This record gives sequence, C-alpha cells and structure tokens, in this order.
Amino acid sequence: MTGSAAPKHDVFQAIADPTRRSLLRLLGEEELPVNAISSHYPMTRTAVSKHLRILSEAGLVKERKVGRETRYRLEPEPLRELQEWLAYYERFWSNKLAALKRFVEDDET
Amino acid sequence: MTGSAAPKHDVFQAIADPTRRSLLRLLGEEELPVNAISSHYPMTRTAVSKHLRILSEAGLVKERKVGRETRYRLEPEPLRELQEWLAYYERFWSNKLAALKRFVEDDET
DNA sequence: TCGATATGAAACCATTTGGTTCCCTTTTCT
DNA sequence: AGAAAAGGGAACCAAATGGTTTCATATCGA
Repeated sequence: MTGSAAPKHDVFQAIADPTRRSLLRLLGEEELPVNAISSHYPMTRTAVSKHLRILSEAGLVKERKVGRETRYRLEPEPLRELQEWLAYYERFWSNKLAALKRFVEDDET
Repeated sequence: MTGSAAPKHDVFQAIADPTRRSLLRLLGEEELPVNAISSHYPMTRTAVSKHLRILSEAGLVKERKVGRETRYRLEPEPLRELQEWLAYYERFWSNKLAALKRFVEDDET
C-alpha cells in the first residue's frame, strides 16, 4: 500500500528554515531529548518542539520515548530526494570530471 | 565592500516552493520571457512574476531586457551551496563506493 | 500617432509560519 | 504520596507568503 509515508511536510520546505537545518546538524551528532536540544536555541522549548515536529513529518528525524523524555535523532534518508533533485542541475556547473575530483578529495574512509 | 551579493532570499527558501522549483526546471531548458513562462502555470502572470523575483533575489535566475520583454534564464551557481550543505549528510546513507557507482552510471558525456 | 503587447508596481487579502504563554499528563525522585 | 522534571497541546499573535486585481509604463507594429 501507499500508506507508509504520506509526508505532511515536504523535505524542501522542512529545510527551508535555518533553525531546522541547525537541528539536523545537531541531531546528526547524537540522539538527544527535547530539553537538551532546546537549550541550544534562543527560543522556547515549545518552539523547538514544533520545529522537531515539522522535521518529523518530513521524515527527517525519528523520535523515541525513553521514560519521560522524547529523544530525537537524524533520519537522513529523505535527503536523497533533495540530492536527486539537485543532480539534475549538476550538469550546469560541473563537468563530471570536476565533480569526481571533489568527490575523491573529500573521501576519507 | 560586501555589496556584491547580499541575497535577500535564501536559496533554501527559494526552492521550498514547488512552483519555483518548476520554474527552475523550465528555465534550465531555455531563456524565456515572462508571458511565455506564465502560460505554463495556473496562476496569474503577476504571481509568476513574483516567484521569478524571489528566484532572482536568490541568484537562481538572471533577467535580461530585450525590447519590451524580460527574459529569464537559469543561473545554477547558487545551488552549489545546497550541494555543499547536502554533502555533509552523504556519509549517513552512502558509503563512497555506492555513491561513485551512481555517479559513473549517470555519466553520459 | 494609436492601439496592442509585455511587464512591473501597488494595494489588498487569506492562509501559513514561527513564535509566545499557559495548562495538562506522564514519569521520576525522595 | 507529593513535588519536580519532561514534554505535548491549545489558544493566541505578528509577520511572511502566495495569490489576486487594478493601474502605470515602455515598446512594438500598422
């Protein structure tokens, strides 16, 4: 069935906000509960919580209840859509060789 | 001076709207005047024009006056910023080899 | 020159967005 | 048991967003 996702919020729209982009960075480092997250931001916990919900609806974070906390972590998969969208435009600025150069130079595994 | 860019609209925000993403696709194909562009959309010319302005402020399109027309074309350079932002997350879903495979398969030059 | 074409600018409007405060529920600690 | 901690929900608010209609301006063609 198609019932799995039906994301209410678009990934494009989700990352449009700088606070949410910052949240993704933060949650890429480690799973964190709401209070710990919101302590990084100059807004109320409620506001951060709403951003987290939007990210969650876009599938970009996953939440997990642990006792009285709700812990959030990055879920990068939906960013593939962005990558695919972007891939279309790569031909406009990069010939493949230049891109490959970047690619290899950036490899540290 | 810092006067060169100072983009009023963010590239992230600019691409958040589906109409604007569609416009970028269209203008990647060919340079077009406003009327020709707006004929593709179910909204008024003025609305399309405003989207074009937002794209322009984000540096994603360039305009050129030709007689009484204003012709727009894609300016993909600012999308690099998006690509760089996204690069950070690639490590989460792709090992470099898988990415390279995609990369090479997609190469048709 | 005069009408039609192409576009921008301004005023306006409804909805969405990003934020707040206040309150409720659940869980933990002593 | 009772207080404190953690977080969600609801009501509210100002500003931004995406659209409209109307008007003004510049250019083109006959």
